[in-house]
Amino acid sequence: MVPDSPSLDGLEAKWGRHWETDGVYRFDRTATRERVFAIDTPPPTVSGSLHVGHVFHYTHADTVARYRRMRGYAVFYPMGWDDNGLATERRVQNYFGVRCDPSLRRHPDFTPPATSGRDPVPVSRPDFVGLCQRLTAEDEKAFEATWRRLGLSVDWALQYSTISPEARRISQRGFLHLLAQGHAYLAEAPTQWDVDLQTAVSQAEMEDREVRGAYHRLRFPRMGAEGTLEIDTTRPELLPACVALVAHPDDERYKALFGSKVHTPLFAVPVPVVAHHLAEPDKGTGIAMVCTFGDSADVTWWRELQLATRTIVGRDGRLRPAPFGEPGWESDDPEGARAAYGELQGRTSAQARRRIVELLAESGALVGQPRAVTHAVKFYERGERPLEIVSSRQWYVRTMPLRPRLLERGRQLRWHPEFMVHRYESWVEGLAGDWNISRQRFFGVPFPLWYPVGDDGEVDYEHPLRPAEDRLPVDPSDDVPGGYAEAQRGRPGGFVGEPDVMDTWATSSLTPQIAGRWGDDPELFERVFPMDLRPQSHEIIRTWLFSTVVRAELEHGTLPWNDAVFSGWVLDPDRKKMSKSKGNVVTPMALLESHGTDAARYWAASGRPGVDTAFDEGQMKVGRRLAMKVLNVSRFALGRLSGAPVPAPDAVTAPLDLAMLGGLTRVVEQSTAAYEAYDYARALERTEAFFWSFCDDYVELVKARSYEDRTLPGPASARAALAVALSVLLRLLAPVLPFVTEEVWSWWHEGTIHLAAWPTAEEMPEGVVAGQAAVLEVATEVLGAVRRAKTEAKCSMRAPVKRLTVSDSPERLALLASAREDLKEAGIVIELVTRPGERAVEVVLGDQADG
RNA sequence: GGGCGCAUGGCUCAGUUGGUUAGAGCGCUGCCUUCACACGGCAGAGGUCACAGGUUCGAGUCCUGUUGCGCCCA
Repeated sequence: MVPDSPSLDGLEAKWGRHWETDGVYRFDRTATRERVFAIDTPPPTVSGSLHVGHVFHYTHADTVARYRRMRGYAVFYPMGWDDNGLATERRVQNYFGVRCDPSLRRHPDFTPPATSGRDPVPVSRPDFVGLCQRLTAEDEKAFEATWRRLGLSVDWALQYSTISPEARRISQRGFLHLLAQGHAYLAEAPTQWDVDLQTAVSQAEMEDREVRGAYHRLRFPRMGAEGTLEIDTTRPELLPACVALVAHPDDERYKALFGSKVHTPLFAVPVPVVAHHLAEPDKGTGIAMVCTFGDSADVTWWRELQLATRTIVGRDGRLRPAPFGEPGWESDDPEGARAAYGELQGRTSAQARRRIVELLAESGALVGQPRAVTHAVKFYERGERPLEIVSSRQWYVRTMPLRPRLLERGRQLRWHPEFMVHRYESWVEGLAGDWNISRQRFFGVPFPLWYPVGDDGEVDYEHPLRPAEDRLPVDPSDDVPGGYAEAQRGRPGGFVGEPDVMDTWATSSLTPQIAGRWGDDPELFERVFPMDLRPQSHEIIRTWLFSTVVRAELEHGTLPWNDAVFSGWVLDPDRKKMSKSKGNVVTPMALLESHGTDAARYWAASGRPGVDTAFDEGQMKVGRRLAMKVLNVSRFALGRLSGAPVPAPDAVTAPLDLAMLGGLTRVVEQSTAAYEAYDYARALERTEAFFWSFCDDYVELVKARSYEDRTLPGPASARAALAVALSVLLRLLAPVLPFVTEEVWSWWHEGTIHLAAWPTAEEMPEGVVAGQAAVLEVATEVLGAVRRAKTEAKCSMRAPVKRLTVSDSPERLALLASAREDLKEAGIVIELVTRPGERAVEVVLGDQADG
């Protein structure tokens, strides 16, 4: 049973196969809700690259899953793939040489272009989505292979992908419910827009970037009065879109001017001077130009002060035609305005800025020279040019009125570590508007809607046509609303399909519902929802965690889970977040192969929840050493147990053995408490510390006795204690080191360790008291002194000790007396003398013959 | 600007109700081939716990402030 030279090599493949064949991690869907532990696994973006951070994060959740399973829970541990979104679109475009054109119809027998030529081939959305699915299926295989190698104890029968028909159906069902209950609405409104990717972007997807710009001071002539007003702007090209000047209501410099009008330079458009508390008196000249739209402050002013709308930036980021002199574009010099605008129209924002600065300088409206500044500008997190604000028709989810409720839910959720709740709260409190869930993209879940087209050809957006729920999922660019025929698409009296897809978070926010097959499998869903645990990394609190809480609240009126545990980042040795662009990424598979999975998991599991951790191959070497030690000490202990029946636990009677188990019992208690608090790292640390001392001290102390005549009580006690300790230690280590513990378990047990019961104090032999380990501690101290003496004398540890003299308190000497023979054997001590007194150990080396 | 976190030997980190002499691993140095383990074992050196105050019989731990680093939000 016990191999002669145990090895870690090949354990991953061997046990991975066994676990799959035996269905060790299969979810028991007959379990009642109290017995279920459900995990809302993060679905990785399959088009992104696998990196070391994945190993780190997913190991954390897996240790918790394994602990819960050993506690007797039916663990619902699914794996999902997030394949929606831009990353996939880009890969598909490049890989197949295509681009999506939603106006095209599905090709009856579509095949992708044989070669990816220079000019992308336009394809319909259904065909494009087909290609996305084909490519992501490949990506999913790579992820699954890595996860299996990592030993994740997921139930692979519970796989889902966010673009699968099932996920699309649930996502669309969720949207139809939002619509029916009034939580979703359609609005034409200023929208953050990426001009390159041609899509709207939500607040959660935006980030600030510091960019170089310049303040330009512009002079506005007053109307009906002498003098000018001067404003500073970083975006002079928006001057044609200026609709007002705004200053703080208490600003003495401008108080008298509120209600008056000025002319915009170059365009001579009359605009009012208005007051608003968001104007910052100490910024620039204290008075600002309001344009439609330069930034989110402009949107606020425009909305709250009910200003005019003069939009000049098109969706392509270029200045579009502006009919100065016509209604809405009144000018007191229409010809001059048109001439000036003619210089700008068709240019990008950056080009137009350069040109208008020249025009302003020539006209004398530019005061002084532009002053360089560095300022924060909003970008789409995946984008390359600053976001523009354009007016467009988008679907929104009403989150603003929900904020107090969301804050309350945040307080109900248990956060690990607790301080992560602040990220959530500052996000909810800082929400600037409702959640825009429309994306003008192609690969995603389509809105399940069509709109009627009137006999006059006008689309009626007020009365969307919805499919019956049993038709879901639908693609409105391919499917036809009830009561209509395909021939009526786009015709007067017919219909049009909603062309947009949903934000990826609109689907990812439903991972508990998708994994639990909400609406499709009620018996399953009621067993797993609300779930127990959401493991994730902290940078997506504002997106994934937030949106999941929103959806669970709106659909079910509950939190989606009870606990959320956060992983930190993996930092490179320079304390920077590891990233592909920095070229410091190690691929997970290479890592797992070079160090072994258990070793890599050991490193991951020593990273505490929420704490960033340095990528440290040294720690993996330590993990490998630990795994080797597990093999070897098990080989020793099981060697002592072979050849005769293993004594029952109650054979443990020797004080030293009871003390060792007393220390172990404390470790069991601490480790259990740590796992209950999702602190896998603390559990590991406690277990590991005990394990090394068990190997180095206890095993050395009982080694000789364990060899003696098995019929005597002393040797039987040692062997029984070794059996109990090994069994408990293996089970304590199993969540972190699933492969080596399973290998050793198989040497002497039927069945898998991963379904064995988690160790408890109750299973300890009679006479064991948690934490009562003084006998072992005293014996270990004296043994240490003996070893020190031998090391200082540069002797082998096998060198005999002629006489060992121990002075100590009577109490400690009494403890030592009960381990006297073990100590003499372990230290090769010929004569052991004890006497009361100050604590001291004297070691005289040399055998009797020398003396 | 608001908030959160971190600061302990060369490195990575423990230190959970304040309590003997601040721990571990890596690295470094030395010793030992020992019959579970050289993919090893044993031992040693190395820290005024970022700084300044305060509370206390007692502070790495609690409070206030300062500095530095990181992150979140605006």
